[in-house]
Amino acid sequence: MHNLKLIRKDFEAFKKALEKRSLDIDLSKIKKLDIENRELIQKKENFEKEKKEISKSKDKSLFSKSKEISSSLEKIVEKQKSIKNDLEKILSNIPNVPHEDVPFGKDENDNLEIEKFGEIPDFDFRPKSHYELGENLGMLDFELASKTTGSRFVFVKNKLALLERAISNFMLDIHVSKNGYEEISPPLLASADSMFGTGQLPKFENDQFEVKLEEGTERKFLIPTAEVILTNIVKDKIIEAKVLPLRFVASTPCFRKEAGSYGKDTKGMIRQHQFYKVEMVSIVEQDKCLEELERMTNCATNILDLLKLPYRKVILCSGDMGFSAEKTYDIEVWLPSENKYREISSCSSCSTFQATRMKARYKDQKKEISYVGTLNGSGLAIGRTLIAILENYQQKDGSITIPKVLRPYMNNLEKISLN
RNA sequence: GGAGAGAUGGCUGAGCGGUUGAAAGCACCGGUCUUGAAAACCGGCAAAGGGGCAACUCUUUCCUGGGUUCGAAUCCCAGUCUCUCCGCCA
Repeated sequence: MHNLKLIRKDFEAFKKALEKRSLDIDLSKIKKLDIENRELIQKKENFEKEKKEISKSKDKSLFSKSKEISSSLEKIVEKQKSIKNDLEKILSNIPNVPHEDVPFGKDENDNLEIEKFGEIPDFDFRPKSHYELGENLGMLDFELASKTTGSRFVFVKNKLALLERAISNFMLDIHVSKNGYEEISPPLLASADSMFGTGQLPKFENDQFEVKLEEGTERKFLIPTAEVILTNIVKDKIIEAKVLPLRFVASTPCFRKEAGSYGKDTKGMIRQHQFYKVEMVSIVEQDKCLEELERMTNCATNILDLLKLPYRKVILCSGDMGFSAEKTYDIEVWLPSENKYREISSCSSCSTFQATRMKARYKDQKKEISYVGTLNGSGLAIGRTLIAILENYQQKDGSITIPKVLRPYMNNLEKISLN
């Protein structure tokens, strides 16, 4: 959410910043509502002051006048509320403004590759896709999932289930012991309020799974990413600057409707309604966002280095960034069967955008209160890491060599094969 | 599912119709003392919004939304959330 006070100072600058998002927001409407709102606030406050004075005076002869004021006040308050409401509705649907580092672009084709890392494996046979490999091993079962549940789900079985668990534990261990993140095992449901805080609501309600609880109670949603829960840890808080930065990591299932991606990645487990992901979240002083973004991105790529998987780092263009982000790096891992890089992590700085929505603030050394900066990044998507390992570590006979760093997590198993 | 209790500032916790934005304590900041620190003592310390170049000033806020009243943290109604006990259950 944008701070109206700042927008007010320079409408044109705000408009320009949003144009980078290829959005044409009707700022004149905001401007008009803002002015009306403030006029009504002033009127309201004058009446309130008058009332207050009467009640303080305890002068009975003025009591009837106070009643009169009350009735005119009522109308003003009602109008002011509705205008404020309209204003907030508009503001809550406007995405974050891209940072100046972010290249202008329309969609994913305009993203910029920054650097490539690792060695692309050179197979002397046609590399199979992860689903061929997994199904041949009898350890990925999509048919079974559609029987028990529906499309876009999968059963991971046997040694691949162990591998999946190993990946999760390995990543968590690194982030906790080397990167200074606090491990959290959070709720997998989030309140509507939390979903608003991180920007999933109101605009992206269609992508979310809502869970029916008791009639009349607060709405709850399955988390599309642990970012929602981890970031909302600081919701409605005023934090002492000295405890910042806060860094949290969690490995959780994520749930997404993937509405609007019909026909996209229908085969295999690239795009599922449910997947595991290790998520990092940082809460920082607002001017530390960008340096924390570099740090966080390095935490993510470090995992790929350790797994010896080839990848590239990409900076997203203005048109491809998520709603809450000011700057995003995607990490893409090499998938031999597709002969291209695919997203395995996305690290974003959300500046104070989410903090404003959440009312997450901190008190700095000068005792001034300002909004925190929030960042989130996958470290990494577990399902996609599994895919990448299957494809990059596959052998001619369809077996999978296990990356060395994962073996301690798998009873020192070196290879997954049919026998 | 049954029966109760509660929701107050960064935290703990008083107040239960009229300068109460709210006692007290903790935490925090500044000062005195000290070689330094601690202790002790003194002082300061809520947020949001509006107006003003500024000093400053005004309004709102004691879970949320209604109501009663000239006046509500305090009374009434509705809702949400939390906790305790019993039952059921991983």
